[in-house]
Amino acid sequence: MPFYMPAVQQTDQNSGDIAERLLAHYDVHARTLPWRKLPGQGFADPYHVWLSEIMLQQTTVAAVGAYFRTFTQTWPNFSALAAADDADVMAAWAGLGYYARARNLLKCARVVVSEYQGQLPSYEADLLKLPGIGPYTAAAIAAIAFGRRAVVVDANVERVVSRLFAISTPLPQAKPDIRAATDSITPDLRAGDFAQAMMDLGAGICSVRSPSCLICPIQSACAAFRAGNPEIYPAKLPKSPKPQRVGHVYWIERDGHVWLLRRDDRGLLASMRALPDDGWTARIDGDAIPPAAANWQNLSVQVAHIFTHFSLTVNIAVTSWPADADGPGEGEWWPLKSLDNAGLPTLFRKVSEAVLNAGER
DNA sequence: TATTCGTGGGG
DNA sequence: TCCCCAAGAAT
Repeated sequence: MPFYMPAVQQTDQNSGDIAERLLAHYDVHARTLPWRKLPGQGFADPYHVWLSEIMLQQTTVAAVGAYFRTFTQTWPNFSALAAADDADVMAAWAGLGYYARARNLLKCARVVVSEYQGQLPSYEADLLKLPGIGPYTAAAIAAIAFGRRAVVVDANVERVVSRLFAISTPLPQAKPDIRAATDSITPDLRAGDFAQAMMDLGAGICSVRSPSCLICPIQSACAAFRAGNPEIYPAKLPKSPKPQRVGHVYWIERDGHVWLLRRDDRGLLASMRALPDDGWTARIDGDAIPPAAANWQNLSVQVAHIFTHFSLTVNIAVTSWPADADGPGEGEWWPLKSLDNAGLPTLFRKVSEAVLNAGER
């Protein structure tokens, strides 16, 4: 028997012990985060909790930090954000991904101002009705910002709980069981701290690849640790292969400006400023038809970009546009000197860097 | 219920 | 290099 195994196996840990041990660990080891109040310091600003929860959806803490600071400095509360220009908010979100979140962020702020006097509702059921707030986020806000008991289940909790109870059903089928198990260990008091403690545990100790069970505060309650196979949880169904697409992006330059347009408000990179393209999507390649008749020059460099559900290789075609002539269709001439402020999604930022570094235009 | 939404870091 | 994944929601 390994030296770290207790001489007497603890059995039949009750659910209260798990929360108690986890909260005690959290009181000492809670991560310091810009949107978080440390245990004992009261509840964080609901605006901060909401904003961070939206930004953190499928996004790492490291990636969110700078965006959270920019947003709170530029728009410090719901009223300020609700009054913002859409274009400014979309540009500020550029690079963070999942851009529907930014549009729903604005929608939600405006509803909070118009329907709730600028104060976020505190009940999970009311939060759930707001744009961009789903089951996880509603529970997280109710618990973290308002101290209500709510069952908070994110990917960290799914991993921790599936290991604790050795739930071997693959996701997403296991979600109901995991939620019920999480409910069974969620305390009536400090549900917000409990949720954040679970997420800290999942982000640090109970990690995906090699969990650090030796320092885990709830090791003795963990069925997967007892069985010696925590890394097999949570089970997941195999993923479908990622298609490889090709397409074009077009660079139209006129007197120190480049032609930008606003993408459609639904679908990929919705509502974002962008360079013209030839119609590529996750499902189809581009048709290689330029947005206007011109003397196009193909650059020798390509740009590769990986989205969640497909990989894309783009060819780049450039042309110079006659001085003082209108641009093709609907769009705007954007000064090259301030292209960093255009709020281009990463793909188009990569393309523009490739063009400006190529020197072939 | 299954798909469609970005991006960057880690192993 | 490639595959994994992340404080999920909308449709």
